[in-house]
Amino acid sequence: MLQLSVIRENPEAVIQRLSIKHFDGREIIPNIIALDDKRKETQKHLDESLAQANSMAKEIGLLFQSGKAEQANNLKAKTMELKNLSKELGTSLESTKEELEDLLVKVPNLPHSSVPAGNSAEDNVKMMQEGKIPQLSKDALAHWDLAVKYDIIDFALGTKISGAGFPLYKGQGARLQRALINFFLDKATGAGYLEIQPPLMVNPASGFGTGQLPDKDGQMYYVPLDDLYLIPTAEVPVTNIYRDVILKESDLPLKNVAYSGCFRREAGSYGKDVRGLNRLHQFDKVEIVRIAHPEKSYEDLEEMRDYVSGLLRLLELPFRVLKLCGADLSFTSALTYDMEVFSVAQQRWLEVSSISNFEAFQANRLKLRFRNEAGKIQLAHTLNGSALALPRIVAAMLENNQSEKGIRIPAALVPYTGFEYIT
RNA sequence: GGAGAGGUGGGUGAGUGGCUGAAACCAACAGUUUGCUAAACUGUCGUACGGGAAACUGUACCGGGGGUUCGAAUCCCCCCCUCUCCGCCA
Repeated sequence: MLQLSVIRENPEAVIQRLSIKHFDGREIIPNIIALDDKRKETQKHLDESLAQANSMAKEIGLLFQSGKAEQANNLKAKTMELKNLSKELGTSLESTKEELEDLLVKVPNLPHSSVPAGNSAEDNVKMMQEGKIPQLSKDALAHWDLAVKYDIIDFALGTKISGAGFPLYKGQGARLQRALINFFLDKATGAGYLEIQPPLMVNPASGFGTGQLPDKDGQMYYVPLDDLYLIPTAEVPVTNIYRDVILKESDLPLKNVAYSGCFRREAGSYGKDVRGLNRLHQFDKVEIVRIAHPEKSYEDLEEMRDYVSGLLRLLELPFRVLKLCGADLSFTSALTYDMEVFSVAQQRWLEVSSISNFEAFQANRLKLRFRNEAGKIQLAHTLNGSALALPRIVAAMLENNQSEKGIRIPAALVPYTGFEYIT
C-alpha cells in the first residue's frame, strides 16, 4: 500500500510513475486525495464533538460530587444531542476510511526510476548473461523424460495421490531435493542470514500484510474450516514476523532465510508452461528476506542479486539476469530482477529466482517501522528473493548435465548428494 | 473436543465506574559522577490520526467487536487467543 503522504506530496508525479506500470491513476489518485480530505474534515468534527462530551461528563461528575444533582441532571439532558452527533460522525468517518482504504489497496507500488515502461515480458532488460550453454546430442531428452528414464520423479504417482502438479520424488531424485535444500540453507546462513522455519499455513492478516490478499486469494489454497491459507512462498510467514513491529535502526538490515514447501493453485495455467517441473502446485523453495534501511535498500538488492548469481555459478548453470519492465513488474514491487537458467533440451529460459525491492509498500501495510536516529518512526523497506526455487533448477540440471554416464551433479553439490552422477 | 483460569505500556504488574493514557518496579535511552568498568543519582521513555512554525494541544486505543451509562481498563453480551487439567494424538 502506497503511503498517503507520498500521494499527497506530489500527485502528478505519482500518476506519471504509475503510468510506467500501465496503471491509469488519473481518476483514482484525485479521488484518494478528496476522500482523505473528507476523512480529515469528518475526524475534526468528531473530535470536537467528543471533546465537548468529555468535558460535559467531567462537569456532571463534579456536580454530583458536590451535591448539585439538579444542575447535573440538566446537563445530562443536553448530552443526548452530542451523543447522537458523535454517533453519526463516527459512522460517517468509518465508511469514509473504508472507502479510502478500498481505493488505496488498488494502487500498485511506484516503480523505481530506472524501470522502463515496456509493453510485455519481451521488453524486460537483459542485464547480463553468463555460463556456457552446452551442446546436446540430438537424442537429448527433456527433464520429464529423464525423470522416467532414471526413475527419480514420478509424476503419475503424484497425480494418483494428489493430482497434477504434485510430483513425487524418489531415490536419487528425493536425495537431490534434500541436497539442494541443505546446500541453499548452508550458503545463506554462511552469508549471514538467520535461518527460520516458518509455519506453512497463515491467517488472513498475514496474507494481507504481504499483499497476497485481498486480490490474489484465488492463487492460494484455503482451508475454510480453520480460516487458514497454505503459503505460496516463505516470504509470507517470514515477512509477517515483522508485522506491527518497531525496530531499532541498529537492527537493520535484518536478514532471514527460510526453506518451505510452497503451494500454489496456479489457476488458469496450461500447456507447455506446466509440463514436467515447469509449474507445480507444490514445490520447494529457499527464500531470503531482508528488512532494510530505506537509504540502503538498493545496495541490499544488488547484494542479493550477487548472492543468487553466486549460487547459480556454483551449480554451474548458464543464467541471465533481467530487470523487469513496468509492464511485467508485480503490483507490489518497485524493482525486480528475474534470474533465469537455460534449460537446454527445452531450449528455453526458466525463471528460478525473482529478487525484489518493495521499498515501503509492504511495510506500510505491515506497519513495519524503525526508530531513526532523530527518534522519529519511519517505515522500513522490505526485500526478498528466491535462493532458490528447486524444480526449475532440477529441470535445467537434468537436461543440461545429461550424458552417457548419467546426470552429472555439480561439484559444489556432491558433498550434499553423496553421488556424482544420477544413474 | 470438555472443564477451569486469565489476556493492561518493551517486560513484571497495580488498578472493580469519574481525579487513570494508566501506579510501582525492571529494561531502554540521555546526562551527572567516575582513572576505566560497575554502582549511584537526575531526566526522558506507548502508538495512531488531527490542529499548531514551535512550545504545546484535541481525539482514539488497556486481546477484538458490540452494549449499558452523562462518564468504562473497570459492568453486560459475543468472538479470538494464552495457560492448567481431562480426552485425542505425530
